[in-house]
Amino acid sequence: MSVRTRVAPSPTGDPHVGTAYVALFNLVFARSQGGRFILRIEDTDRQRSSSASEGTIIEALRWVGMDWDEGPDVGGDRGPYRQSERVALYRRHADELVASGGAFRCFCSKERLDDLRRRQQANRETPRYDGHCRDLDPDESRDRASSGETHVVRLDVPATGACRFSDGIRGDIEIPWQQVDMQILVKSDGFPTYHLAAVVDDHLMGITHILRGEEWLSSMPKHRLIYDRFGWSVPAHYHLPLLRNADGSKVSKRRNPTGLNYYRRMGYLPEALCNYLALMGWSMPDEREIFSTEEMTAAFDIDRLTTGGPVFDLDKLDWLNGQYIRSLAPQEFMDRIAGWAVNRDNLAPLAPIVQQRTERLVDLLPQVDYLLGDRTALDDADFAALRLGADDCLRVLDHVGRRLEAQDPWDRDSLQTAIRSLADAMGIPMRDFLAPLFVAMAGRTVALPLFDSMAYLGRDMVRSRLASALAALGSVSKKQAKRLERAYAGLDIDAT
RNA sequence: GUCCCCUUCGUCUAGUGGCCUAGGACUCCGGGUUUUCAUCCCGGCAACAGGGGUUCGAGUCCCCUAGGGGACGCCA
Repeated sequence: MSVRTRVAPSPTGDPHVGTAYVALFNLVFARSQGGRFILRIEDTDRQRSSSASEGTIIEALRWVGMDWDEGPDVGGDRGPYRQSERVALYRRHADELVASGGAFRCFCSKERLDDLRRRQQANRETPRYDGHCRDLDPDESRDRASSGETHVVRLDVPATGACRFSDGIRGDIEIPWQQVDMQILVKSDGFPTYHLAAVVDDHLMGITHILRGEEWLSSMPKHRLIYDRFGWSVPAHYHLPLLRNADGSKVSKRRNPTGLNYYRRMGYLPEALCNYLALMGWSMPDEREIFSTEEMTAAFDIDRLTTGGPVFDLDKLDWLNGQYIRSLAPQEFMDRIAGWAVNRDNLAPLAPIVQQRTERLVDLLPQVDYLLGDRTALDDADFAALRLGADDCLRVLDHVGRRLEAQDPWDRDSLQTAIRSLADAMGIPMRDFLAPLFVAMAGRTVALPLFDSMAYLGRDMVRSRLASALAALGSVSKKQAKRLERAYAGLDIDAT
């Protein structure tokens, strides 16, 4: 049987390095086996999914050099490759499961469920559905559903015993059924949850090997159960270690640049980033550290995957990127620079605002240095001359970060509206409010207009500059972070 | 809290019972080349989490402890 792997991002945000990491291993493994690699979009969360996000994720994955044989944008004979277009399929499978007794309709109210969870937590038990609706009379269940009563479909889970399964890089694992919740498979809006959709699709799409993040390990029993209930064979599973922050926690955007677009904007070469990602949890048999995806594919041995969570360390990535850049032929080097940012398209949004402020062409570079290049490193002295004190600067920077976390769309006017409303809510005059932001973005208080700058820099870059500016003002203790969070939550922001 | 996973230099890793006096790479520190800087070259610091077994022999196998991480959503 021919090998088929997939990567299945959820279009709920910006493209993430973790997605590229998992994609890389799936791609390389499939290709090394002469198999096919598939992109599937898991947009079953109707609230959070967006086609804009799907577009940027696909674009970013292409940028890092991922290339899939089947996917929403390239087609294939096992499509559609977007889960929102497969809802009828999940529905049918869910019905089948209900009919065979492998799953059941649940009519419990949110209140009952909340109450149940609270009681279990108070008793220090693992929160778990209590099976209230499981033994409902099948006829009654069917009638209530067909009369339109809102309900979900839950997976029936054995009460005793344990689920045994095997992970390709960790060996045999056993998880007691007691620990496994009667997972919702179909939400009340009729859409499936990940667990149902992924299993159904992986089966229907003929996926033979699933390489995914370790975070899914504890969901294995649910998935096993679904495969078994349908009488399907279970693909081989390999749970890749999670990328980590310097402190060992799962890599997160608050502590690390996690957006692929950050790396793109910072001028990392996609092949260097890929190479670096390959080093996270894998090594060449000959210990070579600099290699292309093709070389990796040729030498790929899945048994060389490691188990420990690798820290995503910018120092080594910088070194590796330098190796790639220096090895470029001069012509190629110039092409890369042009393809990166110094080109007409990229300068276009800047031109109007720069032109007004220009008397001689030499005035150009000093104006855009922080937009094309990195912002200078900051320390607390950079904030000392501002009207706001250090504490207020810190509040401003922190709250702007929180305010912008869900900001969409990301353009000048929307940013202005969002930030003005925040300044109003905090009772700080705009003029004073903006100063620390200028420092954070540009490294100085006199620069091109702030909102144009932020729009141009983009979400990942703004987040990263806010974070480093915050760090320059002194490290924020856990207690302080809590206080800031509370203060922000307590603000009455007029969002209009 | 419960369950599961993980544990070699600060970081990424090699190591699949003797070749390990634990190797390489990044970072850092010295030195050299260079008009400066960077590159490049040479050198140095630095690790098998702890404790028990198994074995003639353990970084490698087993158990316990500790530490770290993840999961416990009508998110994926």
